[in-house]
Amino acid sequence: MGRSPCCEKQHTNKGAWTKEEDQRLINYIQIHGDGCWRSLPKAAGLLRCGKSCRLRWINYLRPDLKRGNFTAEEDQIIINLHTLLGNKWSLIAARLPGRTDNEIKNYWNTHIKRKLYSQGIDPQTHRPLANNRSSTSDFDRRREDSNSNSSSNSCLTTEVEENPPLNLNLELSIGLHPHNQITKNPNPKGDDHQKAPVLFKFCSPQTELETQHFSSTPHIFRYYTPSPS
DNA sequence: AATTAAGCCAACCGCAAAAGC
DNA sequence: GGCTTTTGCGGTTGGCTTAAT
Repeated sequence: MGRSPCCEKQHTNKGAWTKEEDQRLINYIQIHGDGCWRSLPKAAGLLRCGKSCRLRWINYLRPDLKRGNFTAEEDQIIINLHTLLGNKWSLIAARLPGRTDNEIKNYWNTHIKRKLYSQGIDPQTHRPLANNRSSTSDFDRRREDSNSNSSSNSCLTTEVEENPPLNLNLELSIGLHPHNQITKNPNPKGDDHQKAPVLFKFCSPQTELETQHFSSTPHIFRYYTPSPS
């Protein structure tokens, strides 16, 4: 009963990928496209589980990855989107071509959080901090984050409950970045970019601020409409 | 030079949703 | 309709690198 493991763990490698493994994966995907991750390792001659292959490809080997430092504009986009979406890294990544959800998540946790703290802003709620926090080490942040209720969407749920929403609503159309188009993808599944855009609707106390950001970055959001107050 | 602390990021894990049968 | 399998996401961890002492 229950789910079977995604792979036979006793026969799979773990840990860092070797150059040879990378090359095998690249070669296979260049020929066959990505997808079918379950069967890919065997077909590609890799002693890895499918999940591991998928992660390696998406986060590291994909040829359309930008890599390198985040720009100030990207910083601001991430902050704006996080204000709206919370820890929906895949959705945020979908708006940042060449960036992966993992990369953005790491960048958020290591850079942006600290930046916001230093500005007296709570990175989860995007509201001013009640008390200044002094401990910002990796360890402390991990511990505090795990101890806190860490609702990934606190700005969309908990905050709304604790702080009655203002009468400003925002609708946001999330178009998805077609990062998979780089390969001929025979996989009918997992093509997020082929789905119809998802419409998010919620209230935000910072709508006024967000509206300014949006109007200054129209290429990020296809459309937004403040609802009538 | 050695040790410790902090920063960073690739990779793993568990879960939920979607898809397939 | 229900069960199983597969995929994708978000949280977390391990280990490497760099900075500080």
